[in-house]
Amino acid sequence: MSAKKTSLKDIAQRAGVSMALVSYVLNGKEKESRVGQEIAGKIKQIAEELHYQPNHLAKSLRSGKTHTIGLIIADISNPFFANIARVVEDEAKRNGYTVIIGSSDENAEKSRDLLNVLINRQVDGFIIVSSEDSAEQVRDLQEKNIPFVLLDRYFPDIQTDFVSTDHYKAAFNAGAHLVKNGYRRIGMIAYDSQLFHMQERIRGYVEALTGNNVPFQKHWLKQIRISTIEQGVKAAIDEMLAMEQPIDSIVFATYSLAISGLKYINELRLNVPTDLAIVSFGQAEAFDLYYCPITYVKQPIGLLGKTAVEFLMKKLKHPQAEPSQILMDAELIIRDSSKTKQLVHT
Amino acid sequence: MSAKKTSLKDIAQRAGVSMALVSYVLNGKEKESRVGQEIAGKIKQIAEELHYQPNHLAKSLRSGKTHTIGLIIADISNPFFANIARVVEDEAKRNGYTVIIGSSDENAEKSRDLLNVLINRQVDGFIIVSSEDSAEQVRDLQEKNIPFVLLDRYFPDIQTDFVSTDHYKAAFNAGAHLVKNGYRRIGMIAYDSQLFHMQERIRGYVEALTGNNVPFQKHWLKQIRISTIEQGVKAAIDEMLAMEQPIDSIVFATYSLAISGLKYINELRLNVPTDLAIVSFGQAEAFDLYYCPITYVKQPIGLLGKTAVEFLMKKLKHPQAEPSQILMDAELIIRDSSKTKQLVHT
DNA sequence: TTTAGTTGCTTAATCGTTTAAGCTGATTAT
DNA sequence: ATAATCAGCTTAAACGATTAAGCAACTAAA
Repeated sequence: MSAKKTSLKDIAQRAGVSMALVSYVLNGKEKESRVGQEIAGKIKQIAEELHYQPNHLAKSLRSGKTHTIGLIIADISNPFFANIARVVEDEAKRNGYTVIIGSSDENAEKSRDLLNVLINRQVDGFIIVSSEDSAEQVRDLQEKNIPFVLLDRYFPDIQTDFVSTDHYKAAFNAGAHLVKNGYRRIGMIAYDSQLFHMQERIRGYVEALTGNNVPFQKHWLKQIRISTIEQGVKAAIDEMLAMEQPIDSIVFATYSLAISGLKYINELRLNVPTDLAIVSFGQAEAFDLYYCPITYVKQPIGLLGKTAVEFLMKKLKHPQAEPSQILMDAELIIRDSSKTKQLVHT
Repeated sequence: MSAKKTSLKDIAQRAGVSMALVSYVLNGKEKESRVGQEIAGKIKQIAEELHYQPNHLAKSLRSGKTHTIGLIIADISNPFFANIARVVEDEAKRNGYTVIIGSSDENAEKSRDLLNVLINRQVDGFIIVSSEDSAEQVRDLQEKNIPFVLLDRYFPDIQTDFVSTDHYKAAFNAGAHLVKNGYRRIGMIAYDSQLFHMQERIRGYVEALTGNNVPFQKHWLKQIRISTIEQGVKAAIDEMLAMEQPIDSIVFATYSLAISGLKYINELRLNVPTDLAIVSFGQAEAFDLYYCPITYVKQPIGLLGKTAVEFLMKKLKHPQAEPSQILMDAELIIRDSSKTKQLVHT
């Protein structure tokens, strides 16, 4: 049977000294606290022998710091977020922090639950990919003075720390790229969401058209309810193709939309890009393996994650500092799914 | 500025009673502890007003239970594991547990680090997807009497709780399916790993051939080092095709191998399934979107995750009980990538 | 009238740390 | 000779909860 875990007390007893001394030594405070060389050595040795491992709970209770951060993401099964999680975890570890991940599944209620659970667990701060209708939660955190950094999605009318891609610019580039390659009837399938990043992607797309002499038509933009992606996307594509002047290309505003869309496009036996050119947000193996590799917006995942952790660390050190905010550029990875339009003779 | 968090003491003071009473009431022990109706009501009300949230650290320190479980998975960027993580998280939450996820990246050292960090944090138990060379770590846990359940991968010569797919049977079915559909030169690309689940997949594949009158040839089996997937897979495929009697079909033993393999097959402009039929382990959008949808082994992710949590809960309640072990059946999802071989006239 | 039992509450130890404050004896300064 | 300084240690409170044990006042039984 396993011996009980060794505590400071055990070491103190063995060494015949008080717990205080042991604590000082094992925290490297021998100098400041004037601990004798000899006894310090002895303590260290005994700690070693007994495989002493400090109890984080007790430490945290005393210090008020858990060295734990809560990461709330919108959907762990989305490879973009899964990879963000990985980066954040690694980076946090490098800073001596542990991460507790929670997936809100794009659901404000679940997100609030997660926040509460993690606040109870005394996490030191949060990194959050906000879900719809969660502005209130963000304000709550501010009122409670709980440090946090918003990741990928932020609220323009709330002053917070955030790290995000420049969604507007990314969408603009995606749209402009299609125009440049000869497409003139460019649709977008997006979520029906008030979240700012989605609005920005839509705005970027619209302005890419209008800014390049392609008058935007309202019915080119389809906004899908997040709860019914599958049917929504099908209906949207059907409509886009049934128009008098059918769409010749689609920008998908997210990875999940693209997956649903491409499946349906396959079902319809449409050819990419001759029947329909495609550009999508998100990135994943699926895009590489598609018979015609998909042009996509590549967000700087590593940098996003690292910077979010960095900002949070800064915030933890200086809670009253001005918010740090940064918008990063996405890269448009150009593949065959959007290649220059071949004019067909009629 | 935020008022300090309210503690039992605050409530006690306001109510003019001792902390003990407050604790009894808020833990629903009013009856056993003979707390007066009146004061109980008052306490509850004050707790409400002050938005009392118990401090988990203190609770845990006292009780020795953190209601936290550590989930160590081999690779969070693999969709199979990401989904497992999601299921485990949900199921744990339903049981009142929080999950701390760590990705070992198939690396024994990282896995050991994670274990140590989480043990320090006093997690109550672990769910582990073991990585190579981590048998020692498993034995350590047993010696320390730390409850854990192995998930997806287990060690046949260590008596532990585990929840796994029947990898042998799954691979056997995959191989037999190819034989049945007319393929006779069936290759396998697997990892060069001693992990039992990989050995079982290989064994299943081999026996599917020999058991169905297709004499297995040693050079049909390629084992790739996990550190060099990309090149390894390319070389393997090259060799398979350069044989005097080239391979006509491949079983990929994991999702990552399949992704690399399919990319290369695309590069080579080979047609699936006419040039090369494919069956793979793992599941993901990529397989659905492939121009010729990929036949794959679908593991019962939801059930695996739920059962792992269930087993761990059981273990936490009855640490000395006999290990619970279960092997679940995978389902072979048959698509076009392995469809009946068309004989070509020579 | 004593005894026993019940009700409603408080006291204080405990979990494993950290750390300010205090104590002792030796050395140095005046 | 006395005071001040310093090195090297100990004491004890605190973090926020839980809970066994005990105490006082009252009721009911003998």
